[in-house]
Amino acid sequence: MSRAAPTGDDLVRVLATLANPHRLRVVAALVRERNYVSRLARELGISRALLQVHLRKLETAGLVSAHLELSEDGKAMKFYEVNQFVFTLTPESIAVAAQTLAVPDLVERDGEEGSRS
Amino acid sequence: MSRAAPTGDDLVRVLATLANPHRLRVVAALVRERNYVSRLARELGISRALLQVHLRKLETAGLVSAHLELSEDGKAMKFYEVNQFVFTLTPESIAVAAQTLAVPDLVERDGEEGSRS
DNA sequence: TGCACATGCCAACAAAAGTTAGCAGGTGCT
DNA sequence: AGCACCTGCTAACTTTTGTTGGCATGTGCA
Repeated sequence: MSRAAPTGDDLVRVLATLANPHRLRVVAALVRERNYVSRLARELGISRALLQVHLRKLETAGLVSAHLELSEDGKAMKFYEVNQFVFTLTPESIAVAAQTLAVPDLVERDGEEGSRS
Repeated sequence: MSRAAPTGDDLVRVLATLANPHRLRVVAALVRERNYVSRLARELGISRALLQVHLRKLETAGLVSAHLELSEDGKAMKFYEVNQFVFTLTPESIAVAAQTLAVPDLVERDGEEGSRS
């Protein structure tokens, strides 16, 4: 699926999410096969708690998705798989995205405006 | 210029660099026109010290380049401009990049080989 | 000389991200 | 009951990143 230009903030979120070795490996592993967290943690050699954090970030960024499944023997397992996505980074695409960045909220001034004598 | 598949670590560096609103704005501004740091800082409304840090990161990642120039009136000015680049992010390209990630250095054990699996 | 402009650097702090360890719950099997 | 799996959560800590402020250098010009 191709993709309309993301907003600047979405772009930042996606890039920040992908800018991590663990998460790259997670994506790579899920490209090979969908998997559930405990097994994935074992395969990647990291703790389950840590993997969960990374998976949550990937999911929040919309790069992977999860759904609960009951295995034959009745255990609840959370399977993850990668979503299809394409992001193209060029100076120009970045310039476009930068236009839709949230404005940095300057410090809230407390009512007082320069009207003092 | 197109670009061969980056190593996983290079990719991480580039993504981490781009995953920041300030730096996106810097790139966007430099796409419009090359600029020197003091003026760029004024235009972006951020401090010079802060801008320098971000510029250094961008340069380290190879996304911009700088060169000193002497203005007519003899002042040394450091001009920055964007480099051309294209990065395409897909699950597959990430899977490829992930193969070339530096191995997480487990604690160095002396001589003893531990390749049990 | 003093002001305006350019550069560089660094120490110190604030904020965000990464990581670990431990707790809770659930199922099925012997 | 006890064990081996599965899930979820959170508090606390370490590491990294972001940000500010100050001080250093240099130039040209009124």
